[in-house]
Parts: sequence; C-alpha cells; structure tokens
Amino acid sequence: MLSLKNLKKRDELDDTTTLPGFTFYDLLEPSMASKQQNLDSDDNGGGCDTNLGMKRVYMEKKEPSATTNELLNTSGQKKAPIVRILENKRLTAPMGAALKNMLGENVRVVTTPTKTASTTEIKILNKLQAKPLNAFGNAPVKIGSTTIAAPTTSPKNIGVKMTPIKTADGKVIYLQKSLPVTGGTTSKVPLASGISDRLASTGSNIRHAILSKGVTLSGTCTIKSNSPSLSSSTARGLTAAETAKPAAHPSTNVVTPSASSGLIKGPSSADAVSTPVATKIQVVRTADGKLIKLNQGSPSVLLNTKPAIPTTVSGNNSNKVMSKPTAQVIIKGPLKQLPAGSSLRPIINNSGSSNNATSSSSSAVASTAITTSASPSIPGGKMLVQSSTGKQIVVANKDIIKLWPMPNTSTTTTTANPNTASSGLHAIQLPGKSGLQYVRVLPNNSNNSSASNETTTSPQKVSLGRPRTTSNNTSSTISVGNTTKIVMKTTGGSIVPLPSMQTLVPRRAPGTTPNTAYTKPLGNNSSLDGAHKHRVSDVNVQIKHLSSDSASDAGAPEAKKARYVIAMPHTSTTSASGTAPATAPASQKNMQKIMGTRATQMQRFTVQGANMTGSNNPPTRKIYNLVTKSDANGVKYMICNKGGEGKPRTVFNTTMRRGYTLADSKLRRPLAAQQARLKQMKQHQHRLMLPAQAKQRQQLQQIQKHQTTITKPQQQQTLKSTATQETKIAIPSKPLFDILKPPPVPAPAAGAAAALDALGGTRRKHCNCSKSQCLKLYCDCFANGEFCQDCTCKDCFNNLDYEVKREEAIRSCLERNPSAFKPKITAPNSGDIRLHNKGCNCKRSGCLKNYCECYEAKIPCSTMCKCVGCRNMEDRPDVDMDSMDSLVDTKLQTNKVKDLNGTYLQENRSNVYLTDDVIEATIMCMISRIVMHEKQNLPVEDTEREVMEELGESLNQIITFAKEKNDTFHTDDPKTTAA
DNA sequence: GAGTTTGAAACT
DNA sequence: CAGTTTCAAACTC
Repeated sequence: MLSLKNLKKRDELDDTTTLPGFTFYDLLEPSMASKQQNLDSDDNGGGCDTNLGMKRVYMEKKEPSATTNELLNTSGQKKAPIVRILENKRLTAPMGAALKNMLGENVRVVTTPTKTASTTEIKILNKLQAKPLNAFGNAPVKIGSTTIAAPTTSPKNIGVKMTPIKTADGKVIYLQKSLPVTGGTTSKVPLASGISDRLASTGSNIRHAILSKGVTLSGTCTIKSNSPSLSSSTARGLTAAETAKPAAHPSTNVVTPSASSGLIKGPSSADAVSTPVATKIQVVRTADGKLIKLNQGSPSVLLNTKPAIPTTVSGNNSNKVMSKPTAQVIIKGPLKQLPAGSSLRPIINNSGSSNNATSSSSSAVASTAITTSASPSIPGGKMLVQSSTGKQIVVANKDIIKLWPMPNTSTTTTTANPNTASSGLHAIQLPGKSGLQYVRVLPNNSNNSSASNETTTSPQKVSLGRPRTTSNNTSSTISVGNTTKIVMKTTGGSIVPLPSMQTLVPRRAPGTTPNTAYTKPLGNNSSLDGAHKHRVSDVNVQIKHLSSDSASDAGAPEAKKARYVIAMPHTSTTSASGTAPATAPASQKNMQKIMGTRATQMQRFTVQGANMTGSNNPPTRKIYNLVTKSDANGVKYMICNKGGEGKPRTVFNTTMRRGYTLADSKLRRPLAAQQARLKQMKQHQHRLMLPAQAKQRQQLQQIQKHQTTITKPQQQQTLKSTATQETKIAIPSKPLFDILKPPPVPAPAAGAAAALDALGGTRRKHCNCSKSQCLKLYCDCFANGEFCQDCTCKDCFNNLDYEVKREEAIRSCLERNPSAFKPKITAPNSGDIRLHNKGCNCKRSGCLKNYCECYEAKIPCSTMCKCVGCRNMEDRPDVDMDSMDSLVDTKLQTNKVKDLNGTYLQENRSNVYLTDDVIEATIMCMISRIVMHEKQNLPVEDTEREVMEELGESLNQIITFAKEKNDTFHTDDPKTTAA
C-alpha cells in the first residue's frame, strides 16, 4: 500500500524524477497482490487471453461525484509476453468514428496507428444515465454503426441469453455473461450472473453497455448495477476490492476489465452492501457461435474517466485512492444515441503526458501525439524511456503501460495534480522478461538530461503532524494497524517509529534506493523486529537533506545531503571528528522540528572553485546551500549543503541529561556558555592538529607568535588536518564549520553514560536503567522522547515491542506533569537567556556539578532554583576566559547575584552583544569569503587566512561594540553591576 | 568496575 | 504540598 502511494507520488513528480525499480507486485501489499492474482485467475478462467485480437469498448456512466476510474491492466505482466500500452492506445479510425458519432461532436476519439490494431482495447466510461440494455426495450441500440440488439438468446446456445451486437461490418456478436468457460457449460446461466439475464433482470440499473467492433468485443469487464439482488458480491465471488467499491452515487456505473484492470471505484467500503455490483464479462460469442475469450489483458484505452478525482478502493485498513491517469482519453458528453439521461459532457480531456495527444477529433492526432512523444531520433512508434537505473532505452509504444493512475493507499490522498500528472511513468514488459519494468517516457528534450537528472529530486518536505497523505517511496507515514502511528522508513530501510512525542513526519532523503522502499503496513502486533532498535537518527539525518535544496545539485544523491549544519545556540558540545558523518539524534530531532515548522531562507552559493585538496582533480563546481531556519525562539540554524561528495555531517549539541530536549539546542546560550564555547573551539583546534603537523605549527607560530587567539596557523593546520582526513572533500568551509561548530566535550568520566556516536562523534547518551524499564523519566532516552537504542538498560520497554506500555507510561507522565516532555530549559523570549523552567534543587553540590541540571546545561541558576549554597552564578569554573578576555568585559559576565533574600539583582546581559544574529552574521561573512575565494580559484591557504581574518575582524567589532556599550552601561547605573 | 553521591522523579 | 523513596546518572576510588 505504501508503495502504491509512493509510486503515485513518483508520478506526480516531473519527468526528471527518478523512477523506482518496482515491479508491480512490489507496489502491492501482499494481500492486494494476492487479490490481484485471484482476480487474474478468475479472468483467466473465463479465457483471459491477452492476445486475442479484440477491441473493447467500455461504457461507463460518469456521474458527478464518481471517482476516477483507472485501468490497471497488469494481467500480462506475468505471462503475457506482449507489452501493452494503455494510454496511448486510441480507437482505430472506424471505431473512433463510430464513437464520435455516438458520443457527439465534441467527443474526440483519437486512434493510435498501432500495428496491432486488433489488440486495441477501448474503454469508454460514459456518462450516461445508465440504463440497462434491456431498458432499451427490444429496440436495438445503435451506436454508430454498431447495433446492440436487445437481449436475446444466442442462436447456438439455447437457454443462454445473449446480447447480440451488430457491428459496423454487419457481424453480429453475442454478449454472454461470464461463463465458466473452462467447464464448457452451455447451460443457462443464472440470471444474477449472466449479463443478458442480468440486463433483463436488473431493471433500470444497468449502467453500462458493452460495445464492440466486429467480433472483437472482448475484455473481461464488470458491469455494475444497483440491483440489490445483485449486490452480494460474494455470490459472484468478487473480491473484497470489488465489494468494497461502492458507488457513492446510485447511478454510478462502471464497466471495466475486472481484476487486474483495477477499475475500482467508490470511496469507502461502507457502501458495499448497497453498492452496485459488477458482473464479469468473460466471453463473447460471435455470430457464428464462436466463443471468444475475453481479453482482459489486452491493451485498452480508457475513455472518459474523471480527471483528478481519486478513486478510492476500500482496502483492509485504508482506502486505496487511485488518481486519474495522466494520459487517458476522457470522453465526456452525451451519447447521442443513448437513452435519455446520458450525461456525458462534451469534453475531451486528455491530460496527457508527453506522449499523449492533447486533444483531437481524429485518430491522426493521436498518432501524432505518440510520434511527437518520442525523441526525434527515435523511430516512430517507439518511445525513449528511462529506466530506474537511468538507462535510456527505446521501447515500442505498445510496450508501454502507463501506470498512472496508481492506487493510493492513503485515506486522504488528494486528487492528482493535473499539472504533475503528466509525468511519464510507465511500465513496460518486454518479451522474454518477466515482470514489469518501470520506466519513464522521456520527453523530446529530455533524453540527454534525464539520466543526469535522475538523482534530482523534488524539493523535499518535512511534514508535521500525524499521518497524513504522503506519497513517497522513501519515508512515509503509514498506518499501523488501526492506529495512526508515525512510522518512517529510514535510510537503512527499516521502519522506525517515531517517539510519541514527536510529530515529525519527514520524507526520505533523495537518493535512496526505491527498491527498498516497500514498507509493509504494520499490524497492531507488528513487532518490527529490528526496527524498533533502529535509530531515529537515521531519519533525522534525512531531515537535513530535506532542508537542503537539491534541485540543482548535479552530484550524487549524497551531494544533496546537508553536509554541515551549524546550530548556533548550543548548550553543550559535540562532534570531535570532523570527518565522520555525525548524527546527533536529539539535536537532529530538534532540527527536524525546527525545519518543519519554521520558514526557511536559503542562500545558494555556486562556486566554480579550485581544488582544495591540491590534487590533480579538476576544480569542481560546488554549491553551497545555506539554509537558514529559525526555531521557535528565533534562533537560526544554518545548513551548508555543498554539492559534492560527502556524507551528511551535522553539528549539534548533545543530548542533555534528563530531559534537556529540543529547546536546549534551540535556545541561546548564555554568555558563559558562549565563552566556554569559544574556549572549547580554541581547544578543539588544538586537538585537530595532528602530531605530525605540530612542528609545522610551531614554525608558523613562531612567525605569528604574538597572536594570542585564533590564528591562521592553527586554522591552517586545522584545515590541513581535516583535509588529510577527508581528502576528497575539497572545500575549505568544512574546517571552518568545524571551527564554528561546538567543540566536543571532554571525555566523560563514565564512558557508558555518554558514549560517542560511532557515526560521527556525536555524543549520545545510552541509558543504563535497570528498574524503571526505561518508562519513567529517570530514563534519559524516555525523557527525551527517544527509543532506547544501543543502551545497556535492562528490561527495557522503551521500544516498539512495548509500545502500548510505553504510551501508557507517557500518558502517566503527562498526567503527573503535562510538561514532562517539554524542554526543561527554555528562553522566555527569543534572545533571552535560557533558564531552567523548574530550577534545580541542589543542596550539596553547590550547583557546580553535573548533578545540577542548571550546571549541566551550562546556565546559571535562576530564581526558579531552590538550591542551597548555589555557586552556579558567576566565575563558572567551566568558563575559561582566555579566549574571551578581550571579547567581553568581565563585568558583563554572568551578573547573577543574589541579594540577601536570594533575589537576583541582575541578569546576564552579555547576550545583548553576542547574539545569535551576530554570530550568524559572522559566519556568513566567513562563508562569503570562502565563496569568493573559490570563485577566484585562490589557494586554500589564502582562503583559510582570509576566513580567519574575517572572523577576527568580526570579533573585534563585537568586542568594540560591547565595550562601548558596557562603558555606557556602567556609567549609567553602576549599582546594577554586581561584583 | 564497584561503590558512593547526588538530585530528579516518583510515590505517599 | 511536603516528606520519603526510588532511581539512574554523576562521581570517586
């Protein structure tokens, strides 16, 4: 089901969208596939031969509220060597003329000049106020040159009522209800099952007429009526899908190839009881008594399906929505020669893809349309298609099956976008090959670019909220049983349920293999082995991709991934290694939400830069996508997405102890933390230096030994160090970002509690709960809304296996404290200093150890705290002012001082100067330097130097400004300055 | 790694 | 709401 949605989504994409390598059954969930097979077999039992030279005309009454019907002719995918093309098929000229005559002047019937005209299948979904054939009385119905006689008995099958149809060439054929052909019975067919009988018995409920041309009327069809007596689909052996197709309107009529045709309509299964039921026409007996098996699988043209109206098929748990075909010929308009009540509208809507006629009143147009659809170099009757692997092959038109519309499993799938519905996703079946190949018909001008564009993906979105209609073959929201859990497909192909507290529904990152995208629905009891342990961070990583603009990146899919993320405000530090892809679950999750909720501003820098590695590789074009997002607190994040190789790399803060979620990373760090950060940045630079480069560094330092803070040599060494580790990434911004990102925290004393993420040095806590079952807030994982993963906990229930218990625990926690899962540390307003919402309650630690949540969060204690002997107010031991001595006057450091009553006299005002905007501006200036240098192909050393110079200039300006303001501040009110 | 300390969470 | 207990992380050795 999910795959169906996904494929639909694929088709909504433009023609550059990478095609999935699905087979059709990959698109079906097992039950559905099985159902399909059953239907196929059912049809086959009636002689579903795909190679009978037949034409079929389906007429369907089209009602205003009816949903789109679609023909999914897939019966041949397993056995028929013939590849059929549906949407490109047109009526042959005689039949087209007949149809036109029948349908009216405004009806355009186009015919494709197919060589195998005998296999053309025409489906008319008319808009008649359908009346049963017998409603015509004994008078024959004449459609064009084809006459449909009143129900009668066939000349050679006494007792079996047949509907003779006189064709244009004078032949008379008889329609006979689906017979158990294999049984060879010629006995009278029960009324309820014989079409003629049914026509005679169902009164005015017959909605469809089966037209034919000559003896070629064929096709396994279902004819619906509203006859209550026929509503029991089970009596007919209809599948659940059939029974589920309700007629939202009593006059809904469908004539469709049954089974694999997939023409199923109806919004819900609730109407199944009163739903018009379908009777299959499986054989056609010709005038000479020849019994012709209906050709269910033969190509067909679907006429007059309603555009952009999803056809909902009631499925197991959700409706399957099929949207309109992109290339179907839609005939609307009154059938002139049909009884009153016909409501076909004189519209032809060929919302065609590139290979479809837009509109035509003649068959020649269709022919032209097909011709023009092919590349100029492609022979007529051929199409240039692109496989999922990017290969472009020429396929005969007849070998292409348009797969649009495709059933969609979503219950809320909206109608297809007509503009996007023209994407040429097709299935082809090549002789000698089993299964369908899904390709895209390339437009004329895309045969060269499609391959390169294959990895180009449409802008990804981050959706918020509970399961919604997403059609994506990567990560999607699916239903889990009867509940609506948010489950995402991860890059690793596993299903990851999002913690209940999360509301993010991201989509999968581009470049992932669509073949792995099949995500079967989860039952209530789905254990999801291996899934619950999957990292949410796998999903989180994708979020960064989503935020990056991949439209113009021509590199590998990985190039779309955000390589650098700068999260400006950090409460702690992370990521020691600059080379390994980092994942910081908590922070990334934060970023997910941020990006999903906040508007994005993106700047793109395209740089034809020099080879920064110094290798012989030619300069590569680099694209920097700087995505700036703001969180709820106004703190902005930037993502530098470089076009090029490299793995996603993020810079995030670590997960704080006990519930330091979301807001921790989003909120402004106080001055002390900023100072600490700068100091750590400095320290980090030292750590990045390889020992082998120490000597060179010393030499450089001798040259610039008077530089006391961040110096070029250090940065240069940093850059070189990084370049050594990641030689293929020739971009100077990376070390820059290394510098700018929060440096790693010192190694934890207890390694088990805070391990380094193997993916990128991102610290991720692993709980060690033993008694709480990880379902209480004692557990950091639980408190952070995460599943336990790689933890050393015992009897852990914080996973999908115990989702029920887990959610109960969540509810319990929320009952006790509705804010239990809210960030403990927030800032009242954007730019304000962060504060612990509850405050600590320390008594013995002096709030100078990590026992203290305030201290751990690197924020000073506030009036909210009830701590005793608090020392977490100034002179923070973790703050080394070396790097900040000249940055901020010490008087501007944390000025939190309690008076005798414990009231704080003054808040920290440092953030007035070193705001996130200032930091961001500084970074942007540095980046701009990089960009400019790359444009000029300047040496990386120069770039590094200038970047650091830019940083220095910025810092000087900040310092100068801060000093000036500080002086003014003290002058104005010295009393407010605490010691 | 074991034991201790600590403070938040949970409980009464 | 306060006191107590439970719990797991932080910390020490």
